[in-house]
Amino acid sequence: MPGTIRKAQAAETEAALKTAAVRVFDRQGYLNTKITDITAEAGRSAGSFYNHFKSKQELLESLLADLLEAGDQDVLTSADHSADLRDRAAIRWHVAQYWGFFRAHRTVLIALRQAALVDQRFADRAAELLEPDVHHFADHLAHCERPEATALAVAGLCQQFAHSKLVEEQPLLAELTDDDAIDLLTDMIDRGING
Amino acid sequence: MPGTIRKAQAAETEAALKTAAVRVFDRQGYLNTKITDITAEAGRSAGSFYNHFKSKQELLESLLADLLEAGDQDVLTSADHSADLRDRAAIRWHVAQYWGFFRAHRTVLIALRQAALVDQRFADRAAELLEPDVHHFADHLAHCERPEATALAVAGLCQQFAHSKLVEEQPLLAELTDDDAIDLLTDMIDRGING
DNA sequence: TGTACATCAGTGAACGCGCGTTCACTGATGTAC
DNA sequence: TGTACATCAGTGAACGCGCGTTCACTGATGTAC
Repeated sequence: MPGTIRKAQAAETEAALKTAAVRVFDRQGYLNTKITDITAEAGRSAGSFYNHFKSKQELLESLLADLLEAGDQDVLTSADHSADLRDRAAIRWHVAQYWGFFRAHRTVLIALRQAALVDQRFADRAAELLEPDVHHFADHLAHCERPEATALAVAGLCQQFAHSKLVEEQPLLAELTDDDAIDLLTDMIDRGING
Repeated sequence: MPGTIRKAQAAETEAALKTAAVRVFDRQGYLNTKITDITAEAGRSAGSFYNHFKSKQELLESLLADLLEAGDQDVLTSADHSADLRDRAAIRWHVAQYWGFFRAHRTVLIALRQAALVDQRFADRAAELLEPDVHHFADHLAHCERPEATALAVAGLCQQFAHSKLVEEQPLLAELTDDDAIDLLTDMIDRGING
């Protein structure tokens, strides 16, 4: 195949920049990361970056696109689930699903949150990202009053708790396994919405 | 009184810089704010800033100190409260207390969160700030299992929800009054921990 | 298949913008006598 | 009370660092004949 080596090489560099970016974001945070930190981590020159991305923001958008694709995959491969949140098992399934997603993509999710603080475009993106889940959840909550507000509170609870455990690594939660955490959230939500 | 005019003048400028900073933080966020944005808002020269603060961080620390003092005041002036969180009214009192504090000091609290992303010192400070409340709450939860983890989850729930409502101004929560929000949180917590 | 030219990914030194920070200066306030 | 000097808050132009971004260059890959 003609003209294939160059494309492969370019793709490889682009991928290297992306995985390097994730490592660096994980280590020092998105906002504290310079473009040259990324290229250094990837073992490329500074100028090379601009063959692939216009800016750090655009690289993050690219990572975000990958993440959304992965999210869709997860949903497709997962068995379809009980939609009745009056059932504790159904709640646990949702919580576990979210927990796994957060754990797998923590670095990019945090980078997105950081970017949202400084850049309105990412704030909107982050809100869009959360919205389908909240609505999906709100639909399942039709039986209780104020479903949207409750769904938002529940989503916030999960997000915040996952952040405490998986990002801040709160000493108070050191004893807690992932399953414990999921159970705790499930109990709170189950009781909180079903009484 | 000799030497009083100069001190008064300096104190006035310092106060002007602080209130200007809060206005600017509120408008464009802590991380997006330049020192000259603050001095311009205060109607002073750039150089004047350094007569009062070594850096933007130090100004924020000063605002934080004020906030903690105000928080202590609030606690002192408030009637002592029921410590038994099996009582719904006691929960509501705590939630309302937190809600009021968050509303009053939202700008500084958010600035602190933003600073924590970029500066480890502020991350530690923010954690310290939250900790007494979490412990206080955990003490009240001695009757249920994993009190610390539950307290942290509850604190996170309140913080996140207050953020959605009072900072992001989530459209989904537009219909909700403050009292509604406090009731909703109270219900979730009451059922969540008392079953 | 071989040769000559074109294109492209990658390089890294250099450029320049933005912004934090400094500093010589001004005028008002304070002090000494 | 008045005068002469010291001190201090405030000023804003200028300096310089850090870092994003560019660009002339290299060598490898692709294309044309």
